[in-house]
Amino acid sequence: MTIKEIARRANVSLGTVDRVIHNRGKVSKEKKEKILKIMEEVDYKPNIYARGLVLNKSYTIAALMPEFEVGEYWEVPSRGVGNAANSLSQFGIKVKYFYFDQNNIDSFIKQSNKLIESKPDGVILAPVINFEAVKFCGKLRKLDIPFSIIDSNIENSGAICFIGQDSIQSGRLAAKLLSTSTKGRGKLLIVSIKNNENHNKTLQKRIEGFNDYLLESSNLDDIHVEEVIINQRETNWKNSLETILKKKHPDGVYVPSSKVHFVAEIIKKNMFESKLVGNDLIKNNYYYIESGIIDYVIGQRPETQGYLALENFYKYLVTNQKVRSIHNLPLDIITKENLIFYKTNF
Amino acid sequence: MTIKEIARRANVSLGTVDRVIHNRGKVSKEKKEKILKIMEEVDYKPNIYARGLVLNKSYTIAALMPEFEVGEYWEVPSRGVGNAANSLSQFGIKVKYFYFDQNNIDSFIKQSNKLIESKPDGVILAPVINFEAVKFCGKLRKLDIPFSIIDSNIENSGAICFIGQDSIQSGRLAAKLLSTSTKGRGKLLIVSIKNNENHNKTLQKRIEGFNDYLLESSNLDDIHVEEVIINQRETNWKNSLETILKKKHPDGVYVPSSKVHFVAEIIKKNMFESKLVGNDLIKNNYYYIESGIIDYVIGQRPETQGYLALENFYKYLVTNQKVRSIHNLPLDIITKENLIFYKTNF
DNA sequence: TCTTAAAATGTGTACGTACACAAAATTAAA
DNA sequence: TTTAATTTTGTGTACGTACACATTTTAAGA
Repeated sequence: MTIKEIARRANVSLGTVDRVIHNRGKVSKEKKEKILKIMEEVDYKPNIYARGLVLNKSYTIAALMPEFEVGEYWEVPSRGVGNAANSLSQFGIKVKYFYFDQNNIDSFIKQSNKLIESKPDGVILAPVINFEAVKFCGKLRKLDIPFSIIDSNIENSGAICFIGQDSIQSGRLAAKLLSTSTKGRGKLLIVSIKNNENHNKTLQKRIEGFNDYLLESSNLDDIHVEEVIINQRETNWKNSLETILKKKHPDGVYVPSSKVHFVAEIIKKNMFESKLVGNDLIKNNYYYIESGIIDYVIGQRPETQGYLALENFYKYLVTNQKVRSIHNLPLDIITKENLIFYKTNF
Repeated sequence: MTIKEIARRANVSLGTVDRVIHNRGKVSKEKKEKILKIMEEVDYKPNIYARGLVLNKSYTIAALMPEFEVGEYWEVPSRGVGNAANSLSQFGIKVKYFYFDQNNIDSFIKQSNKLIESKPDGVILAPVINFEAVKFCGKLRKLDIPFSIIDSNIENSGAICFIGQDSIQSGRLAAKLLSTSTKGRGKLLIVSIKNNENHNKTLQKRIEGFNDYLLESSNLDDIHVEEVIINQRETNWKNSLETILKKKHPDGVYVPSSKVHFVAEIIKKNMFESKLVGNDLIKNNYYYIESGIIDYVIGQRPETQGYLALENFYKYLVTNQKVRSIHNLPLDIITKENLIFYKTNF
């Protein structure tokens, strides 16, 4: 079903139908209604090939996210964006990366300014430095540049969509897995490993969910929870962590971030019997899951997050489809036995 | 970079470049080489819009899979195929379903013949009746109709791809989850619910994996496993199942199929304390997971299986891309706390 | 009624590719 | 050398849409 055929049926020219389709006005009421009715009846869908051919636009999407070392978390969403860029290149979608140091506000500001200078058609933002990210969203709104947010959300940011995870539920799930593994009793330790003073929303929410679950679940008396905070900027932080673990001798440890491998390293070295639950299947964690030192990690499909973020821009800019405004990805439970299926290219 | 531009640079006409691109011959050696060299240099990629517009082909893919009631397993892959059909319709991909009764070989034969008569451009096959499916693959090969297999594989079938799961690993994972839930000890029961005499490969492999895991894991002495087979064709099979569960009083039950809800129903009714692990997040299981009667189900993304099966045909037929020959989807661990994220439209 | 402006409608071209067909160049045969 | 056959090369059209521009119709004003 083509514009031509609709024009024929409505006894008008192509141009008139075209004006109706694009709402360009300058069409009499009666003809407009007639055309709309026919379009409805035949369920007209524009030929995307013809449309793509004639429009032949190309879009540059800028991705503003933390820089990373190989094996660290942000490598994965970044790769997801890259994969999407690859498969969408034929549709004229291009990506430009702007990496910032997540422990350095100036770096964020500098990169975000560079980004704006490059005048992208869209922005993918990882708001790990929350306060600055909020300001940046304001700038984008003023410039009328559409943007999407990945990882952790900013309320009322004006983004076309958010793609991330439900962090509270992630913490709850961790609590369930860890308490089941310790047979519903014993001493649990939450280890927060930070390398800056920033208020980390994700970490906080996960811990909140973790504690909530334990409070709500029945046999509270048998379980004791304690939290320790490790600052990676301190020299010898690894040693202090080791000392703490030796002293506390917990039955289960929860690390509410991808940095669980640091704890796994210590557990392995000292041959502790502790059960261990953390987040994210990154390269640094892989071996420890495989060997059973990390019992479970909770994954949130970071690669898919990156992929969807770009794909959504394709939908939004190229095909003019509506995009889901919030997309919480599944919390995958990853353990020795299903590890292999979640492995992507490290 | 267009054909026109290549033609200009090579000092030939569009037609000559076209012949080189499509290997239609009738081009002198020197010109051919010159054109190929230029194409290489500029990394020519055809404009998919223009190509799609001019080709404007449409492909009909036939899906041969078991019929189902609402809430049963095969509803989900079927919906996945439908979703893909929806988003690929603009690329000229259409689907025609042929449903058969998986307990009736004649039904399979009848439907497969109807399918062949419809002369599809590709076939998606669910080989639940293994022996007949093998014969059917032979027919498709002779007719040169490309086909893909979902759910369980047929070795050397000639399919362009297989999309399914690793059933042995699924069983192993179930064993881990169930034994962890029963604190590593007690009496475990495997309940196989069948409604035909067919040799069900998937079921068998899952049980194999389940037993293997328990044999390999350390504290074997504390765990005892038994298997019971329930035939749904017997009248009062539900009552017999209930009687068995009452008599055996297992600490954990593994149902290596989506029919775990039948056991859940009995456990709920009798308020047993049994831990329960099964397969597949289908509608019939949802409530029991939500209320914690089923502790874990292992999902294998059946909707994605269906989706990928069709999408692969798009890649194969429309874009001429290579497709992965084996695609084992992740074994998702689904439990009360992450249930919501795996829920699709029931 | 005539003129003019505004609104409505129609027409033509471009996008890049595939393919049928026409034309030119080359080779073979007489 | 001329003619025919064959190979090589070039041209034209279609695909369905978007958009600029041309033309026609209608309404408003004198």
